[in-house]
Amino acid sequence: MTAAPSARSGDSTRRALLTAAAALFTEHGYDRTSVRAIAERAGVNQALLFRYFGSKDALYARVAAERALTVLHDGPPEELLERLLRSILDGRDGPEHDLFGSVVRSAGTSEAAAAVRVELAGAFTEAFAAQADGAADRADAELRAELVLTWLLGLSLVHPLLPEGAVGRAAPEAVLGHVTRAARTLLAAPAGSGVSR
Amino acid sequence: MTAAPSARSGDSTRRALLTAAAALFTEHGYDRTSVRAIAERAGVNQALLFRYFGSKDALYARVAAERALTVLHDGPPEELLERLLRSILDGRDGPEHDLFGSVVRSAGTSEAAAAVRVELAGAFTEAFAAQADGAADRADAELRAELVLTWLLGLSLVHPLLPEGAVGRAAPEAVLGHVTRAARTLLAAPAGSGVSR
DNA sequence: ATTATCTATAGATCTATAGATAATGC
DNA sequence: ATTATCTATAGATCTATAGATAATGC
Repeated sequence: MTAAPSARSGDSTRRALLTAAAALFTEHGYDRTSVRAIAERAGVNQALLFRYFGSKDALYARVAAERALTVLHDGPPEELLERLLRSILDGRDGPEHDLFGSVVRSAGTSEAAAAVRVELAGAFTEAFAAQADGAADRADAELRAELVLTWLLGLSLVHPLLPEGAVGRAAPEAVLGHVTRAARTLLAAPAGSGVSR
Repeated sequence: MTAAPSARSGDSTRRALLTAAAALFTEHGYDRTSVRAIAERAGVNQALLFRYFGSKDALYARVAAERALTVLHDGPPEELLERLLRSILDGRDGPEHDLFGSVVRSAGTSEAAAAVRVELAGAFTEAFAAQADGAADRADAELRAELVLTWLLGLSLVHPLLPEGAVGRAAPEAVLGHVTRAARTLLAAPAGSGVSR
């Protein structure tokens, strides 16, 4: 409504590229996604990707940064875990909407991704740590929070990889129940509550 | 001692390629590892890789299959979880020895990897499921077992990716304690022990 | 006149193969 | 004579850029 798309439609081209890139990076990871494929999916000439974003790496950084924190602030923090789990398990919009999938499947690849990854991990860990008990031992609370995050990333990785696995076959509610229960126990457990043995 | 290496040393060349490939695939994943890099690390001409294994994909399959089940049967099943955790967290031999790392970082890439992945997941899930309570609901026990496996895969992914994260900074024993405690609780929990809310 | 888009291509990979060379086993 | 190794290269990518073309804003 306000700032109308400039000239011909540079803005919508930009957006088309971002959307296409988000889908392809998430589904296939950074390496297996070519700039040509992104441009084709966006219905846009391949050279424009470089005009608008400079490089494939920079485009990835934009995609990741843009999507990252929306989910984090998309609802009350107490429901964050459940929200993330549903977005991973649902899969009805296809794997291209899985938030963490993008990060996971672009692991050691994009340079810019590294920075985004660290920032993302920090934000989510903090969110979980805020719900953890153990004000006495802040470091341990963060550790337990990051372990929850780690679990979610593992799920993002495994779920589309093993569609015939136990998680794939189970009802989402069952998975959700087990994970939330275990995660809650983990977060609630104070540090020195008895060693493994 | 028995069957001596044939001709010049075709056998040790083969082995050198396998070792180099294992290290590089694990550390950088399938896509980011080139056959030239493997050959160079093995101190071997690049064409020999194709002579001995046919293709990069086939080589990956051999590597994965060969390492996969050794860890599984490397000790008593009750200690499997701890053994895996230590191999992930230790990192003193460098990331190239992390068993799961290879699988994780070669996610959607190698064709042959897909089959190996399914087999691997099945074997480990079964091993964990055997330790789970809930003979009444076999499917649920398998689900909980696969969730534990998922967590380990997530850790394999995250640990080298966030060296400055909470898990990276924490003492291995602390991580080990939290994960084993939570995993044990998860495996022990019978199916219908009360819903999340 | 400005700015989006397209064409064409450089330059650097990467996997894989064909065929020559060299070292062993007989 | 057989079999391991090496040279050279085909053919298919892939990212990125330079420069031409075409559509708008004034």
